[in-house]
This record gives sequence, C-alpha cells and structure tokens, in this order.
Amino acid sequence: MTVKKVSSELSVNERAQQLLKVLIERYIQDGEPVGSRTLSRDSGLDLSPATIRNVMADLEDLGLVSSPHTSAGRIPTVSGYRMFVDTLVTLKPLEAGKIKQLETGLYSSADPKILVESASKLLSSLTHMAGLVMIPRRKQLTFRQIEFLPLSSKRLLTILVTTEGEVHNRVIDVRKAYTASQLVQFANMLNQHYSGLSMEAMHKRLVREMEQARKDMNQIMAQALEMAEQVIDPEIRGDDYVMAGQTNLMDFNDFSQMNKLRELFDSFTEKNEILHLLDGSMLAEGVQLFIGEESGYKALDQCSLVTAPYQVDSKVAGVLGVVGPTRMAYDRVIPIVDITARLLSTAMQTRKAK
Amino acid sequence: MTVKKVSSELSVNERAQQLLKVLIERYIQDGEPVGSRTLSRDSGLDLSPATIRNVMADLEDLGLVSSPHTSAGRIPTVSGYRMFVDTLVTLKPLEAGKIKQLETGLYSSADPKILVESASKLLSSLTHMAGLVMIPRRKQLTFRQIEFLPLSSKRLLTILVTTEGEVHNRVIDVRKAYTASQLVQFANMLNQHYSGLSMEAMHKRLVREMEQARKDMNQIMAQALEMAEQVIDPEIRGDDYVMAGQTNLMDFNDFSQMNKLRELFDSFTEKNEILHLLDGSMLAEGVQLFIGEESGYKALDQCSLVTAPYQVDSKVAGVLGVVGPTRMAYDRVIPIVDITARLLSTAMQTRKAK
DNA sequence: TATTAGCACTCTTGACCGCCGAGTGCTAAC
DNA sequence: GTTAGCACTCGGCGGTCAAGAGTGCTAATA
Repeated sequence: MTVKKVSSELSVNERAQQLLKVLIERYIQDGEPVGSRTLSRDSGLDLSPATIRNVMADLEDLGLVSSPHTSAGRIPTVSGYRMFVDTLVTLKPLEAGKIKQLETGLYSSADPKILVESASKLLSSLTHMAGLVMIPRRKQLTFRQIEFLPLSSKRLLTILVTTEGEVHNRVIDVRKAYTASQLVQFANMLNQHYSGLSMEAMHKRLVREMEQARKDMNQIMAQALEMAEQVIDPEIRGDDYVMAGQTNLMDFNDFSQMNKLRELFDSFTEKNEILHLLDGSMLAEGVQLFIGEESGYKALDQCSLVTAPYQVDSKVAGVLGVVGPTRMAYDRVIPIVDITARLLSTAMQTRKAK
Repeated sequence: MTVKKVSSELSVNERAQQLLKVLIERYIQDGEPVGSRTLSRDSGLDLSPATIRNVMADLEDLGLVSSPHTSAGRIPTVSGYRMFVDTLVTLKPLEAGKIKQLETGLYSSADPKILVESASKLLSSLTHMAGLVMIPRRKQLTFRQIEFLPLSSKRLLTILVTTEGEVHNRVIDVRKAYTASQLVQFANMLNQHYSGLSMEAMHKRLVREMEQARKDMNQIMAQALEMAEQVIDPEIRGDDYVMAGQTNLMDFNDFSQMNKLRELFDSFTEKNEILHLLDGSMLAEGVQLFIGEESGYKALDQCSLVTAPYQVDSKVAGVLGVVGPTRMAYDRVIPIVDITARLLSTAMQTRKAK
C-alpha cells in the first residue's frame, strides 16, 4: 500500500514535471501564458485538457506556476524556473559554427583588456542579450612595479604595474617638489621592497611601515610610502566589469515599462549591485544562475543573470555572464556562458601551454 | 513707397518672430502643440486668435512651424528651433548655486581622467539629460616616454606616457625573446630620440626610420622601432569620449518609440558618429548646436546636441556637451554648457595660474 | 480512483460608435 | 490690417458588444 502510494505519487510528480517542462519551454518560446489545450496537444502525454487543468492547479498550489488572470493560461514563477533549470532542462549543445566564432574572436589578441571586451561582445551577440565580463579582482593582483613622473612641480603622474600585466595610473598632488632623480629613487625603493606582493598585502604593509617611518623620523621613506599608499589605496577596492549589448535588452517587451528598464540600466552603470552578484559567483564551480528576485536586487527582479567563473593559469580570476529577461532560452544560454568561460580561460593563459 | 513696404514687412516679421519665440518657449515647456488661443492670451501682443492664425499660416509657409494634424496647434520645425536659438532666445543666467556645484565638483581633483568624468556627470545632473566630454585628441598629444616590461618570453607589456599625463598601455607579441636590459636599452633609445614629438609626427618619423634601419641592416634598431610603432599606431587614431546620464533620456516621452531610443543608445556606444560631430565643433569658438536632423545622422534626428570646446593651457583640447531631445530648454542648457566648458578649462590647467 | 466531457463563468481584446473639445481655414465685416 | 463668426476636421475618451481563450467545477466514465 505504502509502496504503491509512493510510486503513484512519484508518477504524478514525474508527469507534472514533464508538463512543467513543456509549459516553460513553450512560454520561453512564445512569451504568452500557456493554456491546457496547448499543453494537451504538445506535451506528448496524451492527456485531456481537463486533466492538465487539474495538474496545473496542483503546480499552482506548489508555487511553480501562476496565472496572470482568471481566464489566461499559466506562466512559470521564479520557483518554477528554478526547478526547470536545476533538474528539467535539456541543454542544447552549442553548434560548431558558434564555437568557431568564439574561438576566432578570442584567440586573436593577447591583451587582456581586449580579450575581456571581445568576450563580452561575443556573449552579447551569441545570446542577443547583454554580455558582461568581470575584470580580474584587484585584491588578488600582485604588485610588480611603480613609477613616478613629474607633471608640474607638485603634481605627479604615478604608474602602477601588476604582474598580470595591468597598468593603473593616477595623478596625485604632493606637498613638496621632488627632483626627477629623487622620484626614481623612491620608485626603486618601493619596487625592491614590495614587488611580488598582493595588492592587499602591500596595502597592509604600507600602512604599518608608514607608521614606523614616521616614528623613526625617516622623512624620505615616509614620503615615498605615502605616495605609494595614495596610488594603491584606490586600486585595492572595487573590481570592475565590462558590458556589451545592453541595448539588446530594449527589444524584449518583457521590459516594456520604461522605468523598469531605466532602473536596470542605471544599475549597470552604478555597477556595485552587479559586482556583488558577480563576486558571489566567483566561488561557485561552474555555471550559476540568478533568476528574477533571487538576486535580491530590485533593479534585477525582471531579469536573470547567468554566470560562470573563468581561470587564468588555473586560478579563478573573474566571472563572466549574460543578463536577460527571466524568460530566456536557458537551454541555449547556459552552454554558451559555460563554453565562453572555458575558452576565455585558455585564451588568458599567460604562458602558452601548447 | 518702397520704404514703407519694407518697414511694414519688417514689423510683420518682428511680430511673427515674437510669436515664434513665445510658441517655442511654450512648446518646450509643455510639449504640446500650441494653438492660436493660447498664443493670443500669453504672447503679450494683444492680438486676436484669428490674427495669430494668419501669422501662423505665414510661419508655416516659411517652414518654421508645422502642425501634426489639421486641428492641432503648431509645433516648431528644426528651422524654427534654429531661428530661435540663433536670434530669439533669451539665455537664462545660471544660478549661483549651480555654479558653486560645478566649481566644487571640478576643483576637487587633479587627475584629468577624473575631471572628465566629473564634468560629464555634472552636465548630466544639471541638465537632466546626457552629458558627454571628449577626451583630448590623441594626435595632438606629445610623446614623453615609453617602457617595455616582459610578461612572458615573447610577450611584452608596453607603457606609453604623454606629456599631458595620459598613460596608454598595450600587450604586444614579439618575434624573439629579449632580456630585461635589452628592453631598457630600447626604451632609452626611443625616449631620447622621440620625446617631445606629437604622436602624429612620431608616427611619421617611426615609419621613415624603420625603413632606414632595415636598409642599414641595423636589426636592433629596427626591432625597437617596430615595437614602438605597434604601440603608437593604435593610439594615434580615434579620439574618445566619456558619457554620463544616458538613462535620463529615457524619461522624455519624445523618445517613446523604443527602437528610436535604441538606435540612439547604440550610436553612443558605437561612438564614431558622435565623435565626428564633436570633432567638427572643436574648431568653433563657443557654444554650438546641432538640432535634430542637422547633425546628419539618423540616430540623432530626434535629438539636439549642445557643445562647447574647452582649453588646456589656452589651446583647444577637447569638446564637451549634452544630448537631449530637440525640445529642450535651450535657454538654460546653453549657459550650462558654456560655463562648464570654461570651468573645466581652468580646472585642467597643468600649471597653476594663481 | 484517475480521467474526461460538458458547462457556466471570467477575463481580455479589438472593433465600432458617438460625443466633446480644441483648433483650423475661410469669409465677411469692421 | 484686424477681427468675429462659422463650418469643418481630427484626436481622444468612454461605452458597448461580441469573439476567443481559458478556467473551475461537477458529473459521468473506464
């Protein structure tokens, strides 16, 4: 009896899941609420609309679907999508042509800046949504060298280079004028002393040793350290990302209300909400999804974000992904994001493996 | 007789102009076609609606106004706006508060990159439209020094610094591996040889002398020159600009058709059309306007662009401006752009005048 | 007991209609 | 040259109506 009940419940669930799957696929395709008739016709399950209506009522009780109004079909809820992407979806392998496109797009340059930009453009063009690639985290970057160039008497151009090949520059004002050779001396000292440290570690040591130098009345040293501090302090905070194809999102009538769309775009330029999400998905193993309100940010509550981390020299270096309407073709998008991350990883390798 | 006719025609014109002015001011305020009744009431000219209708018919013949349909009021055409901004508009001086806002916003940093960004943000927030600031033209920049850092055996990080304090970096692949000291030697040679030249001049000489070095079989020299060429070649082309507040444009129902707005946004990321316009207005003396189709670009045909050049050390260095709907408050926007350009000029000065 | 047919009900959508208000162009009078 | 008057036009708004799609419920069926 018990056994039978369980198995019967299970079969109900399987059938319901199958129906949910078809419903979502259908809804993703057409963007319109799916009714019982349609489902009866296209589910391959040979059930009458009436039966399907019963199942739908169950799914609605479970919070997996909802109907916009009494006499409309059903549309998936966020939980519905979640179940779909977690257990139901059958991913579509990426066509060879698109893989080729990705490869040629990514293997044509060695400059990380250009690579990141290409990746984000490719993501956007392959998915017809907005692509984004996070730039390697500052904190994890390691200091390589610094340089000071005088612009005017009390104004210096500072250039900071990381081992990874990123260059950051900043203009700073200093209290007194230094000669060119003094500046070179400062730079040499800092370079010898700190080269190879992570930015974060360097920051900590800088602060500590600045204290020390002040106590020792070592003016020169203190000055040099202060200058360095001025440069790396802003660099240490804040990751950044590059985005492409934002305007693609304007085509989805899911965002027909302008203010919603505006909110979204603003959060793209504001960046910190998105960065926080990307930051979180750095730790995840493979592709990760934030569906609708799952992200926790109001601006994104009509969107889904699909991300995957990428590596440089087999260490996680950043995250890339796409943003689109909740109703997106997950079966196509997930593989695209996945593969792009892999390809970017190999393209970013500093020493050639082959 | 002739005299009388002329003077009479003139007075008609003056009256018509006055009416055109009021009409445009009104239309800018409300965004709705202005009818003869309204004009009769608010023009201050004590004319009956019927008379005004006659004048309107004349203005329509002259192509200065048009009516969207038979029984609507009139709205200005591009030529109408043009006449308005050229001869009719009475500019509203900027309130002291806003000037203060600009000053504190611009005098807080010395870094040109940050300055440019602040300026564009300020423009956007003061006008509630999109602000943009062009970054000093590359060709006019002068070369100061170059540096080569090895990333891996055949991959170099190149850093190029201009006298103006801009830093450009790029990763390049080279044919053979060089030692660190060789790279330093290359850099020294280039720095001594070319420092102080404009990028354009440097480019020309590089090409010429590369030829020469090849003929002389001076391998080292040729290699060094080729590397330099790889760096400055991409830098020499293409100016760039920074934009802020694009989403402000989404509030104007003038851009209610999404595809029009999308076209506009795309042309912002595409950049070259806008750059071409900005480029053109570098030569102009003060504030310059492109109204609607005047710009010649389809994406901008619903917009106006208000620009003004700014100086660095009393040489024109770039252009800034705002983009908004054709129906914008020119009387307020023109002074804002004008003053921002002036303030940015003084903020950008490399040696302090005071 | 699960499934299905049937039916009444609900809700959206688009078409059609008529009316009102705003505004015009024209003509004739001032 | 200006104005009053009048006929006309057009967009917008609200209401009604029918069609279509889909639901929930109940009772019959396998």
